[in-house]
Amino acid sequence: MLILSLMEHYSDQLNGIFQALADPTRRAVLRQLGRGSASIGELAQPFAMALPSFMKHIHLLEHNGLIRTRKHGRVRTCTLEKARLAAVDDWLSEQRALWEARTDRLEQFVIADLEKDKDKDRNMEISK
Amino acid sequence: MLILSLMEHYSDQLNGIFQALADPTRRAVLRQLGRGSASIGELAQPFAMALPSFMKHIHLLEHNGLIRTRKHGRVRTCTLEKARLAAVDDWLSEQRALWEARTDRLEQFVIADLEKDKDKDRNMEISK
DNA sequence: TGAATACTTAGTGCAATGGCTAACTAAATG
DNA sequence: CATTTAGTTAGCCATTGCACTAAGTATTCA
Repeated sequence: MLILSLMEHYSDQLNGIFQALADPTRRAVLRQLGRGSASIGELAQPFAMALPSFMKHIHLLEHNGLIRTRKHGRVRTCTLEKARLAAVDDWLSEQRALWEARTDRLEQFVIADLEKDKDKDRNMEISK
Repeated sequence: MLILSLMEHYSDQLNGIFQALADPTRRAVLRQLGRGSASIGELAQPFAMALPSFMKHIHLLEHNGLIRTRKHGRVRTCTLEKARLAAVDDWLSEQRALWEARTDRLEQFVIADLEKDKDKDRNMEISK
């Protein structure tokens, strides 16, 4: 039953997880948390944005299960939820399994599209 | 020089790739293309949305390098760009490398500390 | 050549995203 | 007890995302 409901929402979870990973600020937070737990203030320090803006990223990460947080006094500590990225891993594996199951088919060349990079990162400057 | 510019835009590329993967329609397209190349019409057929809407997904996938397309006559054929997902793989590996590098007692200390406060603090919301 | 096919372009609408400020609460600290 | 510190809440705003319809283009077919 539990497993069923997990399977049922597998895709929804991937939506949220990939969405969460699609932002450089949030990836940077995950990266930092990979080195160990940290408070909101510590995590926010490298970023130029206002704290409430930063908090939204934290909430989104927590909401999608990529981190856990706990408040101790007036300090909220964030911890990486390592197991969560397994969903990404699983998706990648599944995807690869699909195309690797196909025995060699004729793959044709297409001239690579030399699209120029568009919008640079908006507010990714590291302050201080 | 080429490598440098690639490195420089690594983060931008991840933004786009993760964003592209954050949509179930687009993941379904990639999944289908994993079974082999297909035309726009073939790919669109399972979806309830209007064709121009579907096309936007295709364009986004192509723009982010996850697929390539080529037009023959009036038919546009889409092909999976398998190598593109390596960026996701790389990011995952890098992320894991970070946290696996610290399996020392510092991590244990933090965990123990969190466990210790479990009873006092009920403010931690895990709500989904 | 006229009609059907397979996209393609253009423009609309609404919700979600990601930034901001101002003002607030609660927990240290002097 | 007043002040600083660390988040938090509320609300605003510009941009982006993703759906739609209507109409256009370019092949292919009868």
